[in-house]
Amino acid sequence: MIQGLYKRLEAWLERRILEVFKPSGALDIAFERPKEGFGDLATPVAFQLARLLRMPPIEIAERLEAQAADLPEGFSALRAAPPGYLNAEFDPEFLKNALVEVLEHPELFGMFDDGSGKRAQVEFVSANPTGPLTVGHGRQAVLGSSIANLLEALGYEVTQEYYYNDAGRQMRVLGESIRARYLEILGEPASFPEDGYQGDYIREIARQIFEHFADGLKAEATHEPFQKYGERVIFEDIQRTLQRLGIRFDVYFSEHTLYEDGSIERVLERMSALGLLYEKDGALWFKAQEFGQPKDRVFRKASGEYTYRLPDIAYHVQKLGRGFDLIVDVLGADHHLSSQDVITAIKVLGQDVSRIRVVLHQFVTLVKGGERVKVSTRKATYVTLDELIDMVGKDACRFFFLLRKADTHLDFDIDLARKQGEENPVYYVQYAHARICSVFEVAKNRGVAMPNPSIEALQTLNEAELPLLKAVFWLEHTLREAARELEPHRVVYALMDIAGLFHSFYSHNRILESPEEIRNARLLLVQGLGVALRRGLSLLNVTAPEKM
RNA sequence: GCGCCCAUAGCUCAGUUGGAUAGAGCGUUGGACUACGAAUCCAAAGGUCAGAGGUUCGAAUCCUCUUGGGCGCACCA
Repeated sequence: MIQGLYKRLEAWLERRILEVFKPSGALDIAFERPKEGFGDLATPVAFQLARLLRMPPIEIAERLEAQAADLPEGFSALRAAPPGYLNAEFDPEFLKNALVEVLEHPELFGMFDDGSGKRAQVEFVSANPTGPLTVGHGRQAVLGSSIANLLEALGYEVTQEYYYNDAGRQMRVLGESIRARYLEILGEPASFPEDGYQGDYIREIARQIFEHFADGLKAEATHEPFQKYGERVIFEDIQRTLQRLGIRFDVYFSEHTLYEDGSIERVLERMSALGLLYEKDGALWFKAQEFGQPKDRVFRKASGEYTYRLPDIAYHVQKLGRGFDLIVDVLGADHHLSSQDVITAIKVLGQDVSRIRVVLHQFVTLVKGGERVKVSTRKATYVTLDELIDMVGKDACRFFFLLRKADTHLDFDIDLARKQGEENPVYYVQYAHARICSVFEVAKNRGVAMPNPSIEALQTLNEAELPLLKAVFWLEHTLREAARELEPHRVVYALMDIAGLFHSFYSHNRILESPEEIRNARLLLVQGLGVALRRGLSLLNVTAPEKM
């Protein structure tokens, strides 16, 4: 709705600018949300023209303002402001009409058509089943699933996918670790692998195996049955944890299948045919340096095993082959370099890498009692994602992970997330929604009839309420921007903004205890806010409670 | 040593792709419930946007350097 408005003004400006100034060179008209008192929408286009035309920006802006007699529908004013802004105001009648549309079709709020008819794939988490998910995985899980939701809102048909390695060295180490613990239980001599997994969950799995099979696997010389058992148990645990965050994958893609269907061999052959590989020290290397990468990379070890990079490349080739218009890789910052290797390789293979977008996220630090909790590695000391959810709950967990843009380190304050109070931003937003529901509850109990949405019923909306109405459409605009930029944190900030506006309005204005006309208009407005809040929260997969 | 990410209020962070007087939340201080939910609201204080140069009408934003942090730089994933 509102983005239609933006486009309309953009087209109008472009036409006027061409008529009046006849500039040479492309126009790129940007819009921003101006400061208080400068209207609803601002464009700095006159600044850009100033360079081209060698005229003071304010003069350009004023000459465009002079054209404002026939503004497109939806706008009521266009003004030049020093040092050269053009500020536009929305036509209140138009906004009221837009609200009526939202109330008549709430299911269409925040739905766009940028991606309609297109297919997107979002790959995230992709943790190997060697242990419980960490809070780092949690950030990625929440980020990835929110991005998937946003892309769906853009109209894409989205596949959420989890890629896991069930073939490599790490899984072997897992099996060996479990086997060693199992033999320990039996009192047999066992050598625990040097780089084995030391968490208590390994002992727990060994104990389960002992309960099922007693000493039946004592003579088992290989790690394989232990690996299989462990993989299954750990994977179930991972899925259970993800489910607690409301995440369900459409596809779990096993690396193993890339070996089975020959994808890996094919990639190897093609790269070899293109002369991109060479042998050294018994290993097979990719000439990554020739393509701007810092180092050449081993694809096949001297042992004959492939390194993870080769299957990764095969996987991406496979994904591109599935015909997705957009492929999003959500990765931790530690995968940055290997991701670049993969992209480099598939580009060299002649694939269209413009369809791939990589979202890197920085790490998470847990903070408790004002102190940082170590989140590290294989030792038994870290806090698992499951334990974090135990402590703060699903909603706070998701909301806090989205509170920062992916690029910045995230300090997750456990104490703050647990607080059921004013300091906690999750409750701030949820409370706004619960309050709105509460108004309708009270209205119902008092026998106040809900008015039908109509432009007449909204006539009394004025300076007190119009900012709220604009915020509804600003949220919608933000949803689209967040989706296009793959930045869910923008939604969080827009939600906090709209919740703040509502709380302030609520404590300064009566809704039910107003004259009927004002009451009805406010009820409809607040209903619209409810639609907006629900939509925003649901895209983040955070619940919008009716009572708290 | 090299590459990537980052440095904004006491703390944690936004900042709409280079624009108006740099904004929130928390914390601090002081106010507001005889009310549709005080899990809220109102107000105040708080800044050399790490530092130094550069690019231009204009820089938190782009370029270079310096300082300080995170992550990488495996024949692990």
